[in-house]
Amino acid sequence: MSEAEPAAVSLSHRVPDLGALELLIAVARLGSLGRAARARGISQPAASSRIRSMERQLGVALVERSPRGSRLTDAGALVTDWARRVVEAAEAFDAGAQALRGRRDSRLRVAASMTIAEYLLPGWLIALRAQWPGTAVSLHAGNSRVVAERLLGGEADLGFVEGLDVPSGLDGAVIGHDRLVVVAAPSHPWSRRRTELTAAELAKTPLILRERGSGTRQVLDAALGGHGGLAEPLLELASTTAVKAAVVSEAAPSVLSELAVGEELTARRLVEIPVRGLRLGRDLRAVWPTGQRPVGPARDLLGLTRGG
Amino acid sequence: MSEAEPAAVSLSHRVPDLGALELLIAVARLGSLGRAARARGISQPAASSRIRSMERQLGVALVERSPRGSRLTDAGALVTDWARRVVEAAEAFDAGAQALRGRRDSRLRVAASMTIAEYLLPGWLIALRAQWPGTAVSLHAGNSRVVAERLLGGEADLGFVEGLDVPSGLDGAVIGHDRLVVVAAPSHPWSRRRTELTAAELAKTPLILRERGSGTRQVLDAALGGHGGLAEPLLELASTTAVKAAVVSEAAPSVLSELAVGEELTARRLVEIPVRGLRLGRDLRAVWPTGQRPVGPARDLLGLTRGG
DNA sequence: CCTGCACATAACCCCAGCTTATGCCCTCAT
DNA sequence: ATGAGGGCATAAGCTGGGGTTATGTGCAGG
Repeated sequence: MSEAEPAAVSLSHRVPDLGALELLIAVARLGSLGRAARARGISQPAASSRIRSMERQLGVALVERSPRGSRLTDAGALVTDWARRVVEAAEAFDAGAQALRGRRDSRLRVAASMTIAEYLLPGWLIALRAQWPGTAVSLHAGNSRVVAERLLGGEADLGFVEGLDVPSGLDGAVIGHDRLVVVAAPSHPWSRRRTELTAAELAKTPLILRERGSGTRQVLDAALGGHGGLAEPLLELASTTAVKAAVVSEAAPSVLSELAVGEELTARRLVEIPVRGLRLGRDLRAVWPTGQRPVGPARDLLGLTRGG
Repeated sequence: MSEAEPAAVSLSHRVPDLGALELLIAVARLGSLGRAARARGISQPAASSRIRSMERQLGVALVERSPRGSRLTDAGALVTDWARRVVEAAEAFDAGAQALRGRRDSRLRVAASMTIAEYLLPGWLIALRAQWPGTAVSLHAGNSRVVAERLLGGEADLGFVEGLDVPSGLDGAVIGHDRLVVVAAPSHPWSRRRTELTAAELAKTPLILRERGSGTRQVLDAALGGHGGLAEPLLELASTTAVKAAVVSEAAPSVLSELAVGEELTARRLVEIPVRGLRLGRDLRAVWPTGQRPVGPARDLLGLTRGG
């Protein structure tokens, strides 16, 4: 079959939906379709048919059925592992989305910078829910100024900002660190350099970057100002994901937040290129109105982020 | 773990399905519901209604509609970022599943250890597809012995194994490194130690571990053999995901593959605890039958994994 | 041998999501 | 000013995937 490449049918037609993946994970854990069905609140035939159609869709036998129960096949174990990662991402999505809904009765109102809201908050919220179930959290994302306004206006109980200083009127505690890193594909010449890159070299190399106006772009512009300024980008893209994909395939480097490329670095899909004498770090801070140390749920969340 | 599954209606009821997430991402990129609809091969009303029902489901306005097009709201931008991560996980799932299907006409037949198949291969396959589209890959997962058998039996073109030595009859190249790391929740006392942990201390501490027989468990057992052997685990769980969750909440440490906890470490949901004088590293190797250097698609894939 | 458990099959129902057809609104060029 | 066009919404109707209940089959163990 000659799978025409442009309209390469969407993922949703080739990947089972979340319900099916959750069911598969339940089967893995419980060792029987029937028990998994009960755990997920559906009938046994529904589970049976769901798993079967998943096997048909993937073209792989996932579970070995027997009159004593069901075990995963080798392929099934692998598929289940991959499924868990999809479900984890979905859980993060859910945690974030629930917070965005911003119900009035939230016990904890958080205001956070975009980077923190995007990469870190969902994980914190999941941990918070695990540890103190029933804590309704609402989230508002915005830049440092907005975060400060909401805290001082009593519209938020706890804030998170990245940057060099704490907005006036607020107290804060450093809870982590973000750092822009120069990354390239493993096949790029820079990945094999023995000598460190210099800031000047970096400045004069056309990079793949997010479009002007993005936070990381601004930081980078400022940091390289003293080294002749940033060269004209080779490519400007709208999303970080697009940039990462382009770095892998276009064989040009980029500069991205460590938080955005952590996974790619550990999997060596991307390689970090050290740059001599360039400091592109930013502290991540929790902040609150001066004098008003967080209490209750705010204190709980703060604890999760820094090991309280 | 008693896991009392509090009927918290499944994720699939709270998270839009993949089709909807892909559509949202298309809207973000193209700036109009109609264009996004066309890009995804559905009609404009379908897209309109899909987005609308997603907004209803999440309880958040995602796009700002105007007679000139549609832009994301602030919340929409955040949701889209989270959606991208779900879709990325789904892409990895898809890439892996397609390879598992193991079509006979595959141009590249890979045999890999479980750890590599689980964490690294999907990413490589995505990159491979991006760079050389149309390379059909088939995957078989098994331990080192199985990988060697398949290579020597001509049933696989390229293998990947982890471990200290190269199986006899095979040549290999180191393509990466895996390392078991001791991890604890940020709130755990070990996270604030000023002095390094000793292997003996680690050995006598009850840990949260995967069940006996798992690969990482075996390596750990062996490494601590000289330090009095491993203490009785505090908890034995079936999946790595379950272990990670327990470490965060149960406040006991664990030892896991760096590949499994990379993301948690960069997000500081978990903290790595250095241990004095304990080497828990394993090389990751690509392998092939002695003398038969990989050519064609196998060489392409090999290049991706090590920067050829 | 019968009971219990686990999975499969069958018949039916419902609704999410798709399509086509059409209408409204705004902008821009004639 | 006006008509054309792009963009979103509404309406009506179809389809299929996923759900349910009821029932059948196969194997282990008291």
